[in-house]
Amino acid sequence: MEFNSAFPIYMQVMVLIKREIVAGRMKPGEKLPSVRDMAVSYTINPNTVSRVYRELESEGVCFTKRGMGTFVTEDAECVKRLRKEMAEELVERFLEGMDQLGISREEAVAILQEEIISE
Amino acid sequence: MEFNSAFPIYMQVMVLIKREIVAGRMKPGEKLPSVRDMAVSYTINPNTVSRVYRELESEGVCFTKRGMGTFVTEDAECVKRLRKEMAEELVERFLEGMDQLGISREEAVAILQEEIISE
Amino acid sequence: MEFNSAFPIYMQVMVLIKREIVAGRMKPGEKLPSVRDMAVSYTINPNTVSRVYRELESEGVCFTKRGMGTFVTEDAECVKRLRKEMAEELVERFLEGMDQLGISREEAVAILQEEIISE
Amino acid sequence: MEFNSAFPIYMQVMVLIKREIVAGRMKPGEKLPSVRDMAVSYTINPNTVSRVYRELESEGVCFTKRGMGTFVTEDAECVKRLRKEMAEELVERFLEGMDQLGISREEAVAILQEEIISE
DNA sequence: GTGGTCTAGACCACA
DNA sequence: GTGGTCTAGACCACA
Repeated sequence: MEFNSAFPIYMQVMVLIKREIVAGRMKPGEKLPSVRDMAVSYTINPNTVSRVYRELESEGVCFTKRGMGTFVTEDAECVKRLRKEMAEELVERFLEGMDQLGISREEAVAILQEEIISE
Repeated sequence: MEFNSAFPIYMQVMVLIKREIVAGRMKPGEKLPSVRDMAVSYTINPNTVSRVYRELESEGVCFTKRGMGTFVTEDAECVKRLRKEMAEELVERFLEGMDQLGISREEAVAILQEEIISE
Repeated sequence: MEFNSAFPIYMQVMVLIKREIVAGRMKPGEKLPSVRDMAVSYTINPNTVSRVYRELESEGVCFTKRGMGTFVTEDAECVKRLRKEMAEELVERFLEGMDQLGISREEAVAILQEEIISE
Repeated sequence: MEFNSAFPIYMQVMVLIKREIVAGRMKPGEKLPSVRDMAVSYTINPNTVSRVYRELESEGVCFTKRGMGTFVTEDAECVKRLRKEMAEELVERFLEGMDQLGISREEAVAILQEEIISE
């Protein structure tokens, strides 16, 4: 696993975890690996993992039980919202890119569908 | 203008110029700014711009007339190809991102269209 | 080693290296000297050697392993093609020269064979 | 007409004139253009043309009649010798190039003949 | 140690 | 004025 040095590592790890949650590979209420394990598996500093968990908590995506660990939120609505938010960010980035190429929304959709069909 | 340190500056400038061409903001046969002017406007070294022009030429996107300057290709087909290539790269990145969220092609398209309508 | 000022040094070095490869004095997969060593042995700037390696790579004659060095292609077909290409260039230059002397293809071959026999 | 700055212009012009003679486009005894005309047609300095004529004379290829101009030698043998000499130089350069590619005399001839056939 | 990139600054050919 | 090449020297990522 390599990180893009242009963005803080903690943000990149946050995105990785959010993807796991949104994709359902991590279920609501499920326990996240310990800070220590997480640090090992990503070969990053435990302090960085702590920050990730803290930020995820402040976003409501996770919660921490003192002495028990950090868990995925049990609020299904929250996961749904997160999913929508992340998907919309991708859409935005996609449309922005197409804009920069001078490609209209309609054509962007057409190109996308064509690409999907040809797969 | 600031550059992302994760990618070589010359590549980033290449993309910027290609976008101008694909979007038609730079017409076929049009003269690009001189190496020196380009260097000033992006506050980078003229050598770096030289490399950009050389690479664009090797991709067939531009051509150089010795002592006259560097110009956008007059080959409309080439511009079309470039446009398609760059659009497909965006599509790919979009679908890959959706994949990572566990979102199917169909839903990806649906989310995209919903987003467009709501604008 | 001195270079002909009529041609860019980087091109001349490219030719020298290609000859080594075509003649089999550098084997497929063999490591080329490091950029720095090459620069010293030709008394040119490392940047110029870098350009040589980059161009050879873009021609498929060499490939680079990040942090490991630059190597002769392992593709024997590519070497064969290169050999043919370089030989044909010599033939062309030879026939062109003979043309300029008003010497026919047949006589050109005859003179060549005579020269070889007399060696 | 451009000259290769790597060699003295007078030598390059000498070769051009010798080619004319060897190819029979300038006949034995024929008058060469005046120094002045030659200088104009090649856009070089008349002094350079003078030197060319002087050197050609010292090689026996031309001769000068005071007040009349410079002429191609009338000695057919001399022209023949020149022709042979120039052809052999081409042969030598050809074989030397092939040597550098590690290509034998036999194969060099084979490649040459193949190229001729395919024309 | 390996190649890759970049800047600064120079000189060149061509127009 | 135009791009092309080259040197000197620095810093970077990867191994």
